[in-house]
Amino acid sequence: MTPSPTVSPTAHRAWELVLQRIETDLLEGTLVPGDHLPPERTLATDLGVGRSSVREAYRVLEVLGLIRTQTGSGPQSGAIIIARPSGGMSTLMRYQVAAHGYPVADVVKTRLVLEAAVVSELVSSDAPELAEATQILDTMDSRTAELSPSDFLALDAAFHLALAVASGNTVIASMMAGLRSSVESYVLAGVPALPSWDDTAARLRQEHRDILSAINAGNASLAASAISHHISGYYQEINFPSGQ
Amino acid sequence: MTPSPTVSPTAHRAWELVLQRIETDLLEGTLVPGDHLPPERTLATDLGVGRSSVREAYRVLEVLGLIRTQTGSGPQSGAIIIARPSGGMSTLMRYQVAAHGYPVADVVKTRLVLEAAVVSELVSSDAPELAEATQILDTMDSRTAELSPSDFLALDAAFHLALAVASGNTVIASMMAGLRSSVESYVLAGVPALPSWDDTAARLRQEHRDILSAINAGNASLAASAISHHISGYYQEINFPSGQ
DNA sequence: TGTACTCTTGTGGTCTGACCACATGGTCGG
DNA sequence: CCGACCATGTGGTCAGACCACAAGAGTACA
Repeated sequence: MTPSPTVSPTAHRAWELVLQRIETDLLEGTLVPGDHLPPERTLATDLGVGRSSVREAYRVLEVLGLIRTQTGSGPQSGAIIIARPSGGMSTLMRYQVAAHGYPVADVVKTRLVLEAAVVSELVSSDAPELAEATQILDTMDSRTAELSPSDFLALDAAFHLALAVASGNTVIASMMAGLRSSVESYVLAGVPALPSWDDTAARLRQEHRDILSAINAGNASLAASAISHHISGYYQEINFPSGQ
Repeated sequence: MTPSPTVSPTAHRAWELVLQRIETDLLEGTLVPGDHLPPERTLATDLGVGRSSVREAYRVLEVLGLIRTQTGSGPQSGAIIIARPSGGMSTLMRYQVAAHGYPVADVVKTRLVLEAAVVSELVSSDAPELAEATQILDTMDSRTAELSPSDFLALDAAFHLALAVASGNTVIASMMAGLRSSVESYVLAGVPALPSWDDTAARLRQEHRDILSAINAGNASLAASAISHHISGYYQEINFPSGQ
Protein backbone atom coordinates (compact mmCIF):
# COMPACT_ATOMS: atom_id res chain seq x y z
CA MET A 1 0.00 0.00 0.00
CA THR A 2 1.40 3.36 -0.88
CA PRO A 3 -0.35 6.68 -0.52
CA SER A 4 -3.88 6.32 0.66
CA PRO A 5 -4.13 4.34 3.87
CA THR A 6 -7.85 4.09 3.20
CA VAL A 7 -8.36 0.44 3.70
CA SER A 8 -11.32 -0.34 1.58
CA PRO A 9 -14.39 -1.06 3.58
CA THR A 10 -15.50 -4.06 1.62
CA ALA A 11 -12.67 -6.50 1.50
CA HIS A 12 -14.01 -9.18 3.75
CA ARG A 13 -12.65 -11.78 1.48
CA ALA A 14 -9.02 -12.32 0.68
CA TRP A 15 -9.46 -12.32 -3.07
CA GLU A 16 -11.20 -8.96 -2.87
CA LEU A 17 -8.13 -7.56 -1.19
CA VAL A 18 -6.06 -8.72 -4.13
CA LEU A 19 -8.51 -7.18 -6.57
CA GLN A 20 -8.47 -3.89 -4.73
CA ARG A 21 -4.72 -3.78 -4.70
CA ILE A 22 -4.61 -4.22 -8.45
CA GLU A 23 -7.35 -1.66 -9.03
CA THR A 24 -5.54 0.97 -7.02
CA ASP A 25 -2.30 0.20 -8.80
CA LEU A 26 -4.13 0.67 -12.09
CA LEU A 27 -5.68 3.96 -11.03
CA GLU A 28 -2.36 5.26 -9.74
CA GLY A 29 -0.60 4.28 -12.92
CA THR A 30 1.66 1.83 -11.15
CA LEU A 31 0.27 -0.75 -13.51
CA VAL A 32 -0.31 0.09 -17.15
CA PRO A 33 -1.31 -1.99 -20.15
CA GLY A 34 1.51 -4.23 -21.19
CA ASP A 35 2.85 -4.62 -17.68
CA HIS A 36 3.18 -7.93 -15.93
CA LEU A 37 1.18 -8.54 -12.82
CA PRO A 38 3.32 -9.95 -10.01
CA PRO A 39 3.73 -13.72 -10.05
CA GLU A 40 0.99 -15.38 -8.06
CA ARG A 41 3.32 -16.64 -5.39
CA THR A 42 4.97 -13.27 -4.95
CA LEU A 43 1.76 -11.29 -4.61
CA ALA A 44 0.43 -13.91 -2.23
CA THR A 45 3.29 -13.48 0.20
CA ASP A 46 3.33 -9.71 -0.28
CA LEU A 47 -0.32 -9.40 0.67
CA GLY A 48 -0.22 -12.12 3.27
CA VAL A 49 -2.84 -14.24 1.57
CA GLY A 50 -2.79 -17.68 0.08
CA ARG A 51 -1.91 -18.30 -3.50
CA SER A 52 -5.39 -19.63 -4.17
CA SER A 53 -6.87 -16.27 -3.26
CA VAL A 54 -4.56 -14.53 -5.68
CA ARG A 55 -5.53 -17.04 -8.30
CA GLU A 56 -9.23 -16.34 -7.82
CA ALA A 57 -8.60 -12.64 -8.29
CA TYR A 58 -6.48 -13.22 -11.40
CA ARG A 59 -9.15 -15.49 -12.79
CA VAL A 60 -11.72 -12.73 -12.41
CA LEU A 61 -9.47 -10.24 -14.14
CA GLU A 62 -8.89 -12.68 -16.95
CA VAL A 63 -12.60 -13.21 -17.53
CA LEU A 64 -13.22 -9.48 -17.39
CA GLY A 65 -10.77 -9.19 -20.25
CA LEU A 66 -8.22 -7.26 -18.25
CA ILE A 67 -5.32 -9.66 -18.33
CA ARG A 68 -4.13 -12.69 -20.17
CA THR A 69 -2.11 -15.44 -18.60
CA GLN A 70 0.44 -17.78 -20.06
CA THR A 71 2.51 -20.55 -18.62
CA GLY A 72 6.18 -21.07 -19.11
CA SER A 73 8.95 -18.56 -18.68
CA GLY A 74 10.17 -15.55 -20.56
CA PRO A 75 8.75 -12.13 -21.39
CA GLN A 76 5.42 -13.47 -22.60
CA SER A 77 4.69 -15.65 -19.60
CA GLY A 78 2.75 -14.73 -16.54
CA ALA A 79 -0.23 -12.42 -16.24
CA ILE A 80 -0.06 -9.41 -18.55
CA ILE A 81 -2.45 -6.48 -18.67
CA ILE A 82 -3.99 -6.31 -22.10
CA ALA A 83 -4.19 -3.00 -23.82
CA ARG A 84 -7.40 -3.42 -25.76
CA PRO A 85 -10.58 -4.66 -24.17
CA SER A 86 -11.71 -8.01 -25.36
CA GLY A 87 -14.16 -10.57 -24.31
CA GLY A 88 -15.30 -9.38 -20.94
CA MET A 89 -18.46 -7.74 -22.12
CA SER A 90 -19.36 -10.73 -24.25
CA THR A 91 -18.87 -13.15 -21.39
CA LEU A 92 -20.92 -11.03 -19.06
CA MET A 93 -23.85 -10.65 -21.40
CA ARG A 94 -23.76 -14.22 -22.53
CA TYR A 95 -24.12 -15.50 -18.99
CA GLN A 96 -26.67 -12.90 -18.01
CA VAL A 97 -28.85 -13.85 -20.95
CA ALA A 98 -28.37 -17.53 -20.19
CA ALA A 99 -29.47 -16.95 -16.62
CA HIS A 100 -32.48 -14.92 -17.72
CA GLY A 101 -31.02 -11.83 -16.09
CA TYR A 102 -31.23 -9.97 -19.38
CA PRO A 103 -34.36 -10.62 -21.43
CA VAL A 104 -33.46 -11.22 -25.06
CA ALA A 105 -35.97 -8.58 -26.12
CA ASP A 106 -34.05 -5.99 -24.12
CA VAL A 107 -30.84 -7.07 -25.76
CA VAL A 108 -32.35 -6.58 -29.19
CA LYS A 109 -33.78 -3.20 -28.27
CA THR A 110 -30.45 -2.08 -26.90
CA ARG A 111 -28.76 -3.19 -30.05
CA LEU A 112 -31.13 -1.05 -32.07
CA VAL A 113 -30.26 1.95 -29.95
CA LEU A 114 -26.52 1.45 -30.26
CA GLU A 115 -26.56 0.62 -33.96
CA ALA A 116 -28.45 3.80 -34.62
CA ALA A 117 -25.93 5.76 -32.60
CA VAL A 118 -23.08 4.14 -34.51
CA VAL A 119 -24.38 5.03 -37.96
CA SER A 120 -25.27 8.49 -36.75
CA GLU A 121 -21.71 8.96 -35.59
CA LEU A 122 -20.35 7.59 -38.86
CA VAL A 123 -22.48 9.93 -40.90
CA SER A 124 -21.26 12.95 -39.02
CA SER A 125 -17.69 11.76 -39.38
CA ASP A 126 -15.56 13.31 -42.07
CA ALA A 127 -13.80 10.28 -43.43
CA PRO A 128 -15.16 7.17 -41.76
CA GLU A 129 -12.88 4.18 -41.89
CA LEU A 130 -15.20 1.81 -43.67
CA ALA A 131 -12.67 -0.28 -45.52
CA GLU A 132 -13.00 -3.14 -43.07
CA ALA A 133 -16.77 -3.16 -43.27
CA THR A 134 -16.72 -2.91 -47.05
CA GLN A 135 -14.33 -5.80 -47.32
CA ILE A 136 -16.62 -7.95 -45.24
CA LEU A 137 -19.51 -7.18 -47.54
CA ASP A 138 -17.35 -8.06 -50.52
CA THR A 139 -16.58 -11.39 -48.97
CA MET A 140 -20.25 -12.03 -48.34
CA ASP A 141 -21.02 -11.25 -51.96
CA SER A 142 -18.25 -13.19 -53.59
CA ARG A 143 -18.62 -16.32 -51.51
CA THR A 144 -22.32 -16.22 -50.91
CA ALA A 145 -22.86 -19.63 -52.42
CA GLU A 146 -20.38 -21.45 -50.26
CA LEU A 147 -21.31 -19.81 -46.98
CA SER A 148 -23.40 -21.69 -44.49
CA PRO A 149 -25.97 -19.72 -42.53
CA SER A 150 -23.63 -19.88 -39.58
CA ASP A 151 -20.74 -18.50 -41.59
CA PHE A 152 -22.92 -15.86 -43.16
CA LEU A 153 -24.26 -14.68 -39.84
CA ALA A 154 -20.75 -14.58 -38.44
CA LEU A 155 -19.80 -12.21 -41.25
CA ASP A 156 -22.95 -10.26 -40.58
CA ALA A 157 -21.87 -9.85 -36.97
CA ALA A 158 -18.39 -8.88 -38.10
CA PHE A 159 -19.87 -6.22 -40.37
CA HIS A 160 -21.85 -4.61 -37.60
CA LEU A 161 -18.88 -4.82 -35.28
CA ALA A 162 -16.70 -3.21 -37.91
CA LEU A 163 -19.12 -0.31 -38.11
CA ALA A 164 -18.99 0.10 -34.34
CA VAL A 165 -15.21 0.03 -34.35
CA ALA A 166 -15.13 2.53 -37.17
CA SER A 167 -17.29 4.87 -35.13
CA GLY A 168 -14.36 5.13 -32.77
CA ASN A 169 -16.21 4.43 -29.54
CA THR A 170 -14.52 1.60 -27.73
CA VAL A 171 -17.28 1.18 -25.21
CA ILE A 172 -20.02 0.93 -27.77
CA ALA A 173 -17.95 -1.45 -29.84
CA SER A 174 -17.55 -3.70 -26.81
CA MET A 175 -21.21 -3.52 -26.05
CA MET A 176 -22.13 -4.39 -29.60
CA ALA A 177 -19.90 -7.42 -29.50
CA GLY A 178 -21.41 -8.46 -26.21
CA LEU A 179 -24.98 -7.94 -27.27
CA ARG A 180 -24.44 -9.88 -30.41
CA SER A 181 -22.73 -12.83 -28.83
CA SER A 182 -25.31 -13.05 -26.07
CA VAL A 183 -28.10 -13.67 -28.56
CA GLU A 184 -26.08 -15.58 -31.09
CA SER A 185 -27.71 -18.86 -30.26
CA TYR A 186 -31.14 -17.34 -30.80
CA VAL A 187 -30.10 -15.85 -34.12
CA LEU A 188 -28.85 -19.22 -35.30
CA ALA A 189 -31.82 -21.08 -33.92
CA GLY A 190 -34.14 -18.93 -35.99
CA VAL A 191 -32.67 -19.91 -39.34
CA PRO A 192 -34.78 -23.05 -39.85
CA ALA A 193 -37.90 -20.92 -39.34
CA LEU A 194 -37.09 -18.85 -42.39
CA PRO A 195 -39.15 -19.40 -45.53
CA SER A 196 -36.03 -19.25 -47.63
CA TRP A 197 -32.55 -18.79 -46.35
CA ASP A 198 -31.25 -17.73 -49.74
CA ASP A 199 -33.84 -15.01 -50.04
CA THR A 200 -33.12 -13.77 -46.55
CA ALA A 201 -29.39 -13.77 -47.15
CA ALA A 202 -29.82 -11.82 -50.35
CA ARG A 203 -32.01 -9.31 -48.59
CA LEU A 204 -29.55 -8.89 -45.75
CA ARG A 205 -26.72 -8.35 -48.18
CA GLN A 206 -28.66 -5.67 -50.01
CA GLU A 207 -29.57 -3.98 -46.76
CA HIS A 208 -25.93 -3.91 -45.76
CA ARG A 209 -25.10 -2.14 -49.00
CA ASP A 210 -27.95 0.29 -48.43
CA ILE A 211 -26.66 1.12 -44.97
CA LEU A 212 -23.18 1.75 -46.25
CA SER A 213 -24.52 3.87 -49.08
CA ALA A 214 -26.58 5.98 -46.73
CA ILE A 215 -23.55 6.53 -44.53
CA ASN A 216 -21.37 7.52 -47.45
CA ALA A 217 -24.11 9.80 -48.76
CA GLY A 218 -24.22 11.49 -45.38
CA ASN A 219 -27.91 10.77 -45.05
CA ALA A 220 -28.32 10.29 -41.32
CA SER A 221 -32.01 9.59 -41.13
CA LEU A 222 -31.88 7.14 -44.01
CA ALA A 223 -28.94 5.31 -42.49
CA ALA A 224 -30.64 5.11 -39.12
CA SER A 225 -33.90 3.80 -40.50
CA ALA A 226 -32.06 1.38 -42.74
CA ILE A 227 -30.12 -0.21 -39.95
CA SER A 228 -33.14 -0.26 -37.68
CA HIS A 229 -35.18 -1.96 -40.34
CA HIS A 230 -32.35 -4.32 -41.07
CA ILE A 231 -32.14 -5.61 -37.53
CA SER A 232 -35.74 -5.71 -36.46
CA GLY A 233 -36.64 -7.18 -39.83
CA TYR A 234 -34.57 -10.26 -39.23
CA TYR A 235 -35.97 -10.85 -35.78
CA GLN A 236 -39.48 -10.50 -37.13
CA GLU A 237 -38.72 -12.97 -39.88
CA ILE A 238 -37.54 -15.60 -37.44
CA ASN A 239 -40.65 -14.91 -35.39
CA PHE A 240 -38.71 -13.73 -32.44
CA PRO A 241 -41.04 -12.04 -29.98
CA SER A 242 -38.94 -8.96 -29.49
CA GLY A 243 -40.77 -5.76 -28.83
CA GLN A 244 -39.69 -4.95 -32.39
CA MET B 1 -13.70 -6.77 -29.19
CA THR B 2 -13.56 -10.39 -29.99
CA PRO B 3 -15.75 -11.72 -32.74
CA SER B 4 -17.17 -13.70 -29.89
CA PRO B 5 -15.69 -17.11 -29.30
CA THR B 6 -19.17 -18.41 -30.00
CA VAL B 7 -18.92 -21.70 -28.23
CA SER B 8 -15.73 -23.00 -26.84
CA PRO B 9 -15.62 -26.60 -27.86
CA THR B 10 -12.70 -27.44 -25.66
CA ALA B 11 -12.27 -26.23 -22.15
CA HIS B 12 -8.57 -26.68 -21.87
CA ARG B 13 -8.64 -25.36 -18.36
CA ALA B 14 -10.50 -27.08 -15.56
CA TRP B 15 -12.39 -24.02 -14.39
CA GLU B 16 -13.64 -23.43 -17.93
CA LEU B 17 -15.14 -26.87 -17.86
CA VAL B 18 -17.05 -25.93 -14.74
CA LEU B 19 -18.21 -22.71 -16.34
CA GLN B 20 -19.40 -24.52 -19.43
CA ARG B 21 -21.32 -27.01 -17.39
CA ILE B 22 -23.16 -24.26 -15.60
CA GLU B 23 -23.82 -22.33 -18.80
CA THR B 24 -25.36 -25.32 -20.50
CA ASP B 25 -27.45 -26.07 -17.44
CA LEU B 26 -28.68 -22.49 -17.56
CA LEU B 27 -29.50 -22.65 -21.25
CA GLU B 28 -31.28 -25.95 -20.86
CA GLY B 29 -33.30 -24.67 -17.96
CA THR B 30 -31.82 -27.17 -15.55
CA LEU B 31 -30.73 -24.19 -13.52
CA VAL B 32 -33.03 -21.23 -13.09
CA PRO B 33 -32.82 -18.09 -10.98
CA GLY B 34 -33.31 -18.92 -7.33
CA ASP B 35 -31.76 -22.35 -7.64
CA HIS B 36 -28.77 -23.46 -5.69
CA LEU B 37 -25.63 -24.36 -7.53
CA PRO B 38 -24.19 -27.66 -6.36
CA PRO B 39 -21.89 -27.44 -3.34
CA GLU B 40 -18.32 -26.87 -4.41
CA ARG B 41 -17.14 -30.25 -3.18
CA THR B 42 -19.96 -32.08 -4.90
CA LEU B 43 -19.50 -30.45 -8.28
CA ALA B 44 -15.77 -31.00 -8.00
CA THR B 45 -16.12 -34.74 -7.64
CA ASP B 46 -18.92 -34.88 -10.22
CA LEU B 47 -16.76 -33.19 -12.84
CA GLY B 48 -13.56 -34.85 -11.74
CA VAL B 49 -11.80 -31.59 -11.01
CA GLY B 50 -10.36 -30.08 -7.90
CA ARG B 51 -12.38 -27.97 -5.59
CA SER B 52 -10.16 -24.98 -6.28
CA SER B 53 -11.14 -25.09 -9.94
CA VAL B 54 -14.80 -25.06 -9.02
CA ARG B 55 -14.11 -22.17 -6.72
CA GLU B 56 -12.47 -20.17 -9.48
CA ALA B 57 -15.50 -20.69 -11.67
CA TYR B 58 -17.90 -19.73 -8.90
CA ARG B 59 -15.83 -16.66 -8.17
CA VAL B 60 -16.18 -15.58 -11.78
CA LEU B 61 -19.92 -16.09 -11.72
CA GLU B 62 -20.16 -14.10 -8.53
CA VAL B 63 -18.27 -11.15 -9.97
CA LEU B 64 -20.36 -11.29 -13.12
CA GLY B 65 -23.38 -10.86 -10.88
CA LEU B 66 -24.81 -14.24 -11.66
CA ILE B 67 -24.71 -15.84 -8.23
CA ARG B 68 -24.34 -14.90 -4.62
CA THR B 69 -22.64 -17.07 -2.05
CA GLN B 70 -23.18 -17.39 1.64
CA THR B 71 -21.56 -19.47 4.31
CA GLY B 72 -23.32 -21.49 6.92
CA SER B 73 -26.13 -23.95 6.44
CA GLY B 74 -29.79 -23.71 5.63
CA PRO B 75 -31.83 -22.59 2.62
CA GLN B 76 -29.93 -19.35 2.17
CA SER B 77 -26.45 -20.82 2.25
CA GLY B 78 -24.36 -21.89 -0.65
CA ALA B 79 -24.27 -20.43 -4.15
CA ILE B 80 -27.64 -19.19 -5.39
CA ILE B 81 -28.46 -17.90 -8.85
CA ILE B 82 -29.55 -14.29 -8.62
CA ALA B 83 -32.75 -13.40 -10.38
CA ARG B 84 -32.01 -9.80 -11.18
CA PRO B 85 -28.71 -8.67 -12.62
CA SER B 86 -26.59 -6.59 -10.34
CA GLY B 87 -23.08 -5.44 -10.21
CA GLY B 88 -21.43 -7.32 -13.00
CA MET B 89 -21.57 -4.54 -15.54
CA SER B 90 -20.32 -2.02 -13.03
CA THR B 91 -17.38 -4.16 -12.05
CA LEU B 92 -16.45 -4.79 -15.64
CA MET B 93 -16.55 -1.16 -16.68
CA ARG B 94 -14.84 0.06 -13.56
CA TYR B 95 -11.85 -2.16 -14.15
CA GLN B 96 -11.75 -1.51 -17.87
CA VAL B 97 -11.68 2.23 -17.26
CA ALA B 98 -9.05 1.80 -14.57
CA ALA B 99 -6.89 -0.19 -16.98
CA HIS B 100 -7.38 2.37 -19.72
CA GLY B 101 -9.23 -0.16 -21.82
CA TYR B 102 -12.20 2.18 -22.04
CA PRO B 103 -11.35 5.84 -22.52
CA VAL B 104 -13.42 8.00 -20.21
CA ALA B 105 -14.50 10.12 -23.14
CA ASP B 106 -16.06 7.06 -24.74
CA VAL B 107 -17.87 6.28 -21.52
CA VAL B 108 -19.35 9.75 -21.42
CA LYS B 109 -20.37 9.61 -25.07
CA THR B 110 -22.02 6.27 -24.57
CA ARG B 111 -23.87 7.60 -21.60
CA LEU B 112 -25.22 10.40 -23.74
CA VAL B 113 -26.47 7.90 -26.27
CA LEU B 114 -28.18 5.71 -23.70
CA GLU B 115 -29.67 8.57 -21.70
CA ALA B 116 -31.20 9.92 -24.85
CA ALA B 117 -32.64 6.53 -25.65
CA VAL B 118 -34.06 6.24 -22.16
CA VAL B 119 -35.90 9.54 -22.22
CA SER B 120 -37.10 8.82 -25.72
CA GLU B 121 -38.55 5.55 -24.54
CA LEU B 122 -40.12 7.22 -21.53
CA VAL B 123 -41.74 9.88 -23.67
CA SER B 124 -43.33 7.31 -25.92
CA SER B 125 -44.52 5.34 -22.93
CA ASP B 126 -48.12 5.72 -21.87
CA ALA B 127 -47.75 5.95 -18.14
CA PRO B 128 -44.07 5.98 -17.25
CA GLU B 129 -43.30 4.92 -13.71
CA LEU B 130 -41.54 8.05 -12.58
CA ALA B 131 -42.47 7.97 -8.90
CA GLU B 132 -39.03 6.73 -7.91
CA ALA B 133 -37.24 9.39 -9.92
CA THR B 134 -39.54 12.10 -8.64
CA GLN B 135 -38.97 11.08 -5.08
CA ILE B 136 -35.24 11.32 -5.54
CA LEU B 137 -35.60 14.85 -6.84
CA ASP B 138 -37.76 15.72 -3.86
CA THR B 139 -35.05 14.46 -1.56
CA MET B 140 -32.44 16.51 -3.37
CA ASP B 141 -34.60 19.60 -3.01
CA SER B 142 -35.60 19.20 0.60
CA ARG B 143 -32.19 18.27 1.91
CA THR B 144 -30.08 20.28 -0.44
CA ALA B 145 -28.37 22.17 2.38
CA GLU B 146 -27.20 19.15 4.26
CA LEU B 147 -26.00 17.14 1.28
CA SER B 148 -22.31 16.92 0.57
CA PRO B 149 -21.25 16.92 -3.09
CA SER B 150 -20.66 13.22 -2.77
CA ASP B 151 -24.16 12.63 -1.42
CA PHE B 152 -25.69 14.91 -3.99
CA LEU B 153 -23.95 13.20 -6.88
CA ALA B 154 -24.99 9.84 -5.52
CA LEU B 155 -28.59 10.99 -5.66
CA ASP B 156 -27.94 12.36 -9.14
CA ALA B 157 -26.75 8.93 -10.20
CA ALA B 158 -29.75 7.34 -8.56
CA PHE B 159 -32.05 9.66 -10.49
CA HIS B 160 -30.58 8.75 -13.83
CA LEU B 161 -30.62 5.09 -12.93
CA ALA B 162 -34.25 5.38 -11.90
CA LEU B 163 -35.08 6.79 -15.31
CA ALA B 164 -33.32 3.88 -16.97
CA VAL B 165 -35.15 1.38 -14.80
CA ALA B 166 -38.44 3.11 -15.53
CA SER B 167 -37.77 2.75 -19.25
CA GLY B 168 -38.10 -0.97 -18.69
CA ASN B 169 -34.91 -2.03 -20.44
CA THR B 170 -32.87 -4.17 -18.09
CA VAL B 171 -29.81 -4.13 -20.27
CA ILE B 172 -29.70 -0.38 -20.64
CA ALA B 173 -30.30 0.06 -16.94
CA SER B 174 -27.32 -2.18 -16.22
CA MET B 175 -25.18 -0.32 -18.68
CA MET B 176 -26.14 3.01 -17.20
CA ALA B 177 -25.19 1.82 -13.76
CA GLY B 178 -21.90 0.52 -15.08
CA LEU B 179 -21.05 3.62 -17.05
CA ARG B 180 -21.79 5.81 -14.12
CA SER B 181 -19.80 3.85 -11.58
CA SER B 182 -16.84 3.56 -13.91
CA VAL B 183 -16.42 7.32 -14.05
CA GLU B 184 -17.57 8.08 -10.54
CA SER B 185 -14.10 8.94 -9.35
CA TYR B 186 -13.70 11.44 -12.18
CA VAL B 187 -17.07 13.01 -11.44
CA LEU B 188 -16.11 13.47 -7.81
CA ALA B 189 -12.62 14.64 -8.61
CA GLY B 190 -14.04 17.44 -10.69
CA VAL B 191 -16.00 19.06 -7.88
CA PRO B 192 -13.15 21.21 -6.56
CA ALA B 193 -12.73 22.68 -10.04
CA LEU B 194 -16.22 24.12 -9.96
CA PRO B 195 -16.57 27.88 -9.50
CA SER B 196 -19.39 27.35 -7.06
CA TRP B 197 -20.70 24.01 -5.97
CA ASP B 198 -23.94 25.52 -4.73
CA ASP B 199 -24.64 27.12 -8.07
CA THR B 200 -23.87 23.94 -9.91
CA ALA B 201 -26.05 21.89 -7.60
CA ALA B 202 -28.93 24.31 -8.07
CA ARG B 203 -28.53 24.17 -11.82
CA LEU B 204 -28.43 20.39 -11.84
CA ARG B 205 -31.58 20.22 -9.74
CA GLN B 206 -33.39 22.55 -12.10
CA GLU B 207 -32.25 20.55 -15.09
CA HIS B 208 -33.56 17.38 -13.51
CA ARG B 209 -36.96 19.01 -13.13
CA ASP B 210 -36.83 20.20 -16.71
CA ILE B 211 -36.08 16.70 -17.93
CA LEU B 212 -38.95 15.25 -15.97
CA SER B 213 -41.29 17.97 -17.20
CA ALA B 214 -40.34 17.36 -20.81
CA ILE B 215 -40.99 13.66 -20.38
CA ASN B 216 -44.36 14.23 -18.78
CA ALA B 217 -45.22 16.73 -21.48
CA GLY B 218 -44.41 14.13 -24.10
CA ASN B 219 -41.90 16.42 -25.74
CA ALA B 220 -39.32 13.99 -27.03
CA SER B 221 -36.89 16.39 -28.63
CA LEU B 222 -36.94 18.72 -25.66
CA ALA B 223 -36.35 15.87 -23.24
CA ALA B 224 -33.48 14.54 -25.32
CA SER B 225 -31.76 17.88 -25.64
CA ALA B 226 -32.32 18.61 -21.98
CA ILE B 227 -30.67 15.45 -20.78
CA SER B 228 -27.87 15.78 -23.29
CA HIS B 229 -27.20 19.32 -22.16
CA HIS B 230 -27.46 18.25 -18.55
CA ILE B 231 -24.75 15.65 -18.83
CA SER B 232 -22.28 17.27 -21.18
CA GLY B 233 -22.74 20.51 -19.31
CA TYR B 234 -21.41 19.07 -16.11
CA TYR B 235 -18.39 17.55 -17.76
CA GLN B 236 -17.63 20.83 -19.45
CA GLU B 237 -17.90 22.62 -16.16
CA ILE B 238 -15.37 20.38 -14.50
CA ASN B 239 -13.14 20.83 -17.52
CA PHE B 240 -13.25 17.23 -18.43
CA PRO B 241 -11.93 16.74 -21.95
CA SER B 242 -14.79 14.64 -23.18
CA GLY B 243 -15.69 14.87 -26.81
CA GLN B 244 -18.13 17.77 -26.85
C1' DT C 1 -44.93 -29.84 28.03
C1' DG C 2 -42.15 -26.37 26.61
C1' DT C 3 -38.17 -23.77 26.49
C1' DA C 4 -33.42 -22.91 26.35
C1' DC C 5 -29.16 -24.77 25.50
C1' DT C 6 -25.71 -27.64 23.15
C1' DC C 7 -24.01 -30.30 19.47
C1' DT C 8 -23.88 -32.00 14.84
C1' DT C 9 -23.82 -31.09 10.14
C1' DG C 10 -23.09 -28.81 5.89
C1' DT C 11 -21.67 -24.90 3.65
C1' DG C 12 -18.20 -21.43 1.78
C1' DG C 13 -13.35 -19.21 2.84
C1' DT C 14 -8.64 -19.94 3.23
C1' DC C 15 -4.08 -21.67 3.49
C1' DT C 16 -0.31 -24.99 2.64
C1' DG C 17 2.21 -28.03 0.09
C1' DA C 18 2.90 -30.79 -3.55
C1' DC C 19 2.96 -31.92 -8.24
C1' DC C 20 2.59 -31.10 -13.45
C1' DA C 21 3.20 -28.78 -18.12
C1' DC C 22 5.44 -25.56 -20.40
C1' DA C 23 8.61 -21.94 -22.33
C1' DT C 24 12.83 -19.72 -21.86
C1' DG C 25 17.57 -19.24 -21.48
C1' DG C 26 21.87 -20.72 -20.03
C1' DT C 27 25.34 -24.52 -20.01
C1' DC C 28 27.96 -28.03 -21.72
C1' DG C 29 29.77 -31.15 -25.03
C1' DG C 30 30.76 -32.05 -29.69
C1' DC D 1 30.07 -22.56 -33.79
C1' DC D 2 26.16 -25.22 -32.93
C1' DG D 3 23.04 -28.40 -31.06
C1' DA D 4 21.40 -31.08 -27.08
C1' DC D 5 20.45 -30.86 -22.41
C1' DC D 6 19.03 -29.06 -18.09
C1' DA D 7 17.90 -25.41 -14.53
C1' DT D 8 14.57 -22.08 -13.56
C1' DG D 9 10.34 -19.67 -13.19
C1' DT D 10 5.79 -19.33 -14.47
C1' DG D 11 0.71 -20.66 -14.37
C1' DG D 12 -2.57 -24.94 -13.72
C1' DT D 13 -4.21 -28.26 -10.71
C1' DC D 14 -5.15 -31.16 -6.96
C1' DA D 15 -5.50 -32.92 -2.14
C1' DG D 16 -6.01 -32.12 2.45
C1' DA D 17 -6.56 -29.59 6.39
C1' DC D 18 -8.48 -26.02 9.06
C1' DC D 19 -11.75 -22.12 10.21
C1' DA D 20 -16.19 -19.38 10.67
C1' DC D 21 -20.68 -19.57 10.31
C1' DA D 22 -25.74 -20.73 10.21
C1' DA D 23 -29.34 -23.92 10.56
C1' DG D 24 -31.47 -27.69 12.54
C1' DA D 25 -31.50 -31.74 15.51
C1' DG D 26 -31.04 -33.37 19.85
C1' DT D 27 -30.98 -32.90 24.82
C1' DA D 28 -31.39 -31.31 29.45
C1' DC D 29 -33.92 -28.94 32.60
C1' DA D 30 -37.75 -26.44 34.71
